[in-house]
Amino acid sequence: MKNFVRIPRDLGHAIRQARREKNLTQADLATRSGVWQETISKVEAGRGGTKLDTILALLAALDLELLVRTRSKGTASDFDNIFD
Amino acid sequence: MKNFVRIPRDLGHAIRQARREKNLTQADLATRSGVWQETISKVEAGRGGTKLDTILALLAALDLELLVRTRSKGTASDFDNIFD
DNA sequence: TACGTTTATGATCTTTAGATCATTTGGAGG
DNA sequence: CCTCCAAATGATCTAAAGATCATAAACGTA
Repeated sequence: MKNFVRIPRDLGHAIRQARREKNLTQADLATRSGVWQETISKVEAGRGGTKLDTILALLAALDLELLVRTRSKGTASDFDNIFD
Repeated sequence: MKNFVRIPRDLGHAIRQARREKNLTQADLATRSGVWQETISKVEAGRGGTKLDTILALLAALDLELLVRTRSKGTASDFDNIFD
């Protein structure tokens, strides 16, 4: 069962998906994470750059975490389209 | 075989480790990634915030990638101390 | 369609990361 | 100790992110 997303391809997508699954509005997530609704809108839309701190705050509030691993391990298809 | 690190705990550490394993100086990594040596120094030391773009550039140059996944899957011990 | 809620945009201001250069500290060998 | 290279610090400047407020566009639903 796939439970990963590649960054940055689907970062905004993953965040939006996770937020919706928890029935949170951007405003809700904003209060929980300390990140502003307007910023969340941008992040979810993949518009503009973002600070690591910001995405970490969002992911934490959504009970998601970030991992690094070596690119060579595993094939692309192992992790693709998780949050289609 | 463990091949993950948790972010942000070991991000700088992971980058430094990966860089050293490839026998690259910070200056080398700088040219390859387009990120300045001074910035790399900060990132590796975990000093100050960083833009996502910057860490992605570094990770790409080191053949590392970033993944998101739900925090609940798997136990901490599965991924701890990979880049001790 | 009209209302209420959610999301997107737009403007301004503040803060901070990153570029850039110069300097310094720290190690490893000679 | 003295070089040489690598890494860290420090100052200044520019660009970009995020805070903040206000408003507009979208979307669902009664």
